[in-house]
Amino acid sequence: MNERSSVFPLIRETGRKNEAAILTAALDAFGENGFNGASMRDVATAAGTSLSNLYNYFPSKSHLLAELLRLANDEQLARVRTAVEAAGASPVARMHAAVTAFVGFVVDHTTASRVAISEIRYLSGVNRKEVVAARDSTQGIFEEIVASGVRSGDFRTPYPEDVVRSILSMCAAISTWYDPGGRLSKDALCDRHARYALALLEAGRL
Amino acid sequence: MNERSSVFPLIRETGRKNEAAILTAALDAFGENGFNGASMRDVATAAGTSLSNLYNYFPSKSHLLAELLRLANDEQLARVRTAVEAAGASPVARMHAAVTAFVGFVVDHTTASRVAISEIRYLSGVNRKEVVAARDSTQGIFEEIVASGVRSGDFRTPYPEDVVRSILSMCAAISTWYDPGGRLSKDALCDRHARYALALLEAGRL
DNA sequence: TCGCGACATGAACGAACGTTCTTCCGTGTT
DNA sequence: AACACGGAAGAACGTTCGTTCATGTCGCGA
Repeated sequence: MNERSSVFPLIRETGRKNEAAILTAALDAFGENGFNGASMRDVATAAGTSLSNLYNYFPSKSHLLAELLRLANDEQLARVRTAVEAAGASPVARMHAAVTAFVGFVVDHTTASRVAISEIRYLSGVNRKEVVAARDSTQGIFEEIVASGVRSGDFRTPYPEDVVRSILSMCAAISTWYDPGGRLSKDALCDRHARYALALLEAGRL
Repeated sequence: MNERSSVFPLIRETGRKNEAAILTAALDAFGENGFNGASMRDVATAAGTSLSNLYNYFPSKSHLLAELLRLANDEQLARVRTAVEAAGASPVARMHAAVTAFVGFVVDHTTASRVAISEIRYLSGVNRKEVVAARDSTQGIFEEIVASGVRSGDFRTPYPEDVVRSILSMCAAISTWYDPGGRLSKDALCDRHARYALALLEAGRL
């Protein structure tokens, strides 16, 4: 089961004949060579269609990138939100669930996560705002958990307003080195980073 | 004092009339638009010279990027090495010094750090190997400190082989959001991240 | 004075780029 | 039977790209 056939697939069939194939091809191309390094001809070839036909689906290369990033950030946000809601009231448990969901998405969709980090700067205007908003919502969930954990005394970090950024940076960076065939399984990675997050929050006995 | 006039400048005059200006212009251009998004014409204009003259200094656009990344990684490695050597024998003090030096470089050379992270993939062959080697050396310093701290009992992390990657990811990511006019000063950032690193290592009472 | 090498430039080359245009096919509706 | 429309493709447009070439200037050692 590769990263494009997860239980929660990032790119679904839409009813339009080639849309999913184009998005998948674009994700691979942007992940391989970067937004400016990949050409629409590359995308068309990988999608098994013609160059001009891409424009029957997406009005421009930028819109193609925007749609990919929108899908990725929305799915990641949804996963974190669902996991936290199901985790009960304890800040420690909620943080554990949030990190596990976040890292789980990164592992399931390594390429999409990498593209979302490194190519977002090539978006402009409304497209960028939407993606940033989804990312901020995800970050907001973490910040709420931290705030409640600080209030309850579970987290003793002296920098509650800043530590979330470090947690998310650390977890997002997994996409730059993760190897599906490597030493660490998905579960091990999630557990490990949950522990890292709680250590950063100075949650006491782990 | 901006990031190009640090006490340890990244780009020094070399005796060749325009070399420093070209490197500085290239760093800005690659930082602004990415390697593939910036053109040699952009670099020439910003350096105040002609397009064809660039090729009297660097044989190709790739070599230009390679030289920039080489300068950045070498300087960062030198800073960390020097700081750790001066820090005495205590693993806690050595780690504090290493993180402070690492983060100090990121803050002093935000653009170079960002470019080094996100554009290294456009290097190939020998150029890439050199840069990766310098980066691995830096990481090796951190790993040695962790190993000795685990032996001495100062660090109680159960994952000593993995936690360094998280520390460096977290610190390198500063380059993606740091604002020189923002709330956090360079010193505050260094202290904060040194504490984060020790927390990740589960160093006990901070 | 000569020649050589470093520095500099405008023009040009061939390739690749994102996008558009025109045309066509197939299918379902009126 | 006529039409509309989503899907598809080839050719082409105008632009920009990295790089090369031919040429020229300047200063310095022989």
